[in-house]
Amino acid sequence: MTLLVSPSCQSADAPFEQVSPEVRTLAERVFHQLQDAIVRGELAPGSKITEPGLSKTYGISRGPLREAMRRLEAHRLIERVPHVGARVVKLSMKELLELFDVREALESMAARLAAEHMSPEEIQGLRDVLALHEGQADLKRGEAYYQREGDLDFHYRIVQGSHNKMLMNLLCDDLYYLVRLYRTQFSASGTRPQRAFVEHHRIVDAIEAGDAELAELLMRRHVSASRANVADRYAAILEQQSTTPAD
Amino acid sequence: MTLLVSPSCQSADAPFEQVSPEVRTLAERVFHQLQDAIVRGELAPGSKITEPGLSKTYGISRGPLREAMRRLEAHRLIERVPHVGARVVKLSMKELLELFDVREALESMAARLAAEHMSPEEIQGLRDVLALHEGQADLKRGEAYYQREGDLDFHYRIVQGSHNKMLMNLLCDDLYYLVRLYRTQFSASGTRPQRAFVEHHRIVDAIEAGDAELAELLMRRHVSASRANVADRYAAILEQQSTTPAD
DNA sequence: TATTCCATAATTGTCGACAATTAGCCATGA
DNA sequence: TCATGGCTAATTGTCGACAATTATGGAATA
Repeated sequence: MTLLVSPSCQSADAPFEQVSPEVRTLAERVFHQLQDAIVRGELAPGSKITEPGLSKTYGISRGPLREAMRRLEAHRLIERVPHVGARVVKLSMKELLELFDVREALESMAARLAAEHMSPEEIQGLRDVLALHEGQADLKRGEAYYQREGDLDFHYRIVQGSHNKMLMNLLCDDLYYLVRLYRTQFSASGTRPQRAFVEHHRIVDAIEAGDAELAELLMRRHVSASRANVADRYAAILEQQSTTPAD
Repeated sequence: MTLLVSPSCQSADAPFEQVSPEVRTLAERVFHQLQDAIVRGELAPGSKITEPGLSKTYGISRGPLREAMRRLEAHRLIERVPHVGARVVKLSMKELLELFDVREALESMAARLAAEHMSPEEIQGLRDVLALHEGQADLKRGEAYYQREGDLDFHYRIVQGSHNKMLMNLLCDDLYYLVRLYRTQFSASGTRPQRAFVEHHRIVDAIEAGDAELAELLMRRHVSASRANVADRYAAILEQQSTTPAD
């Protein structure tokens, strides 16, 4: 099962000749493998990862493995302490809310630029994604997996439409992996899909109309609402836990 | 000569026991050395860097060196091609303007959060920095170096005042190094210092007043004006070159 | 019993050597 | 003269081994 989301916001419908963009070296391959394993929760957040262990698991020596781990560290997916070891990053709720603030800033900028620079073909692709998601949401309600990845796919295309490589790198190479990590870590189930759909449509409308200011505002509200939703759900969980302390 | 700017937006007046935050391993040390050398222009933008060469220059083996290079690659200071080699990144004007767009988004958010969360002590420290810079600007006009680093110091403190670690990491660990690289690469001389000072003061006023919206707006304009200034200067240079093609 | 100290084991950091791939160069041919 | 082919050298990718540091466990002592 391959994910729709692709590194560096490459167009999902581009014909891939090789399976993955950079698998010519062991270090690159194991980097992507580890990145995937972390994001999908196969490596538990906070768990310690040891070099001999991974070396044996992936069948490579520690040299390229350490290079891959350096990259994971720079992407904030693992945390290292010299002479001690590395652990899979564990997002706290505080850090998650921080992540939403950063997304609000960057993605609203992306929406503004997308309204200015997106081509008709790109906009059509965006609409196709929305149509696909609506159909899926109608057919299998509650099965949030596709919707969730689809949500990121929507945001991916907006960022891609900004035609700003630096934005694409920051969001697609760094932050969106943290978003996915959060979704597995907190097992975030269906998050207000119907309302999100409406917001997505309005954003696309603004982009199609070339209304940069409106697109920026709507995206800012969209991410902000998502953040508020997460914060509310978390507060509710805390409330429930304090009400029924016994498990 | 040590820089005021410090990794991860650590408080500049914090008493450093060790010279640098992470020098316990060779890979860490050479990473910071290379980072500094690139940002200061000692390694020319676009120049090829070879592992045996650096290995001999810094007196270490290729193992830790490659780990340091992986980190530099993740921070976008060098670019690697498998089996070919690595080059120091060379910012184009397009990428520089992209960088300004990202800064505008992130730093305006930082100013907003700073207005909400900055402590009186932090605000006082911010004012001290401004006073210091004004005195320097009065005394040695034209010597832009201190002003330039001082400008980043100001922005550092705003970001630090946001109390958002993710923002701090993105801006201080990644983008600000690219900003400094640009300043050496384009040998950006004094950039409208007097106007920038006024803008800085107004931003601090807004932060002190707790006016988050205003602080955000002013910072957005400040970065945007800086971007426009760079774009104008670049256009002027192009104009001049086309007028007098012969060197 | 709790605490400190030390010895052992495991993990991380570093190095040098070998294999694989690429770039450059020269010769050959049209 | 230009294109093409292969050969050589250099660089990158990978591996295993050794050194340095840290974690763990038990023994000795207050």
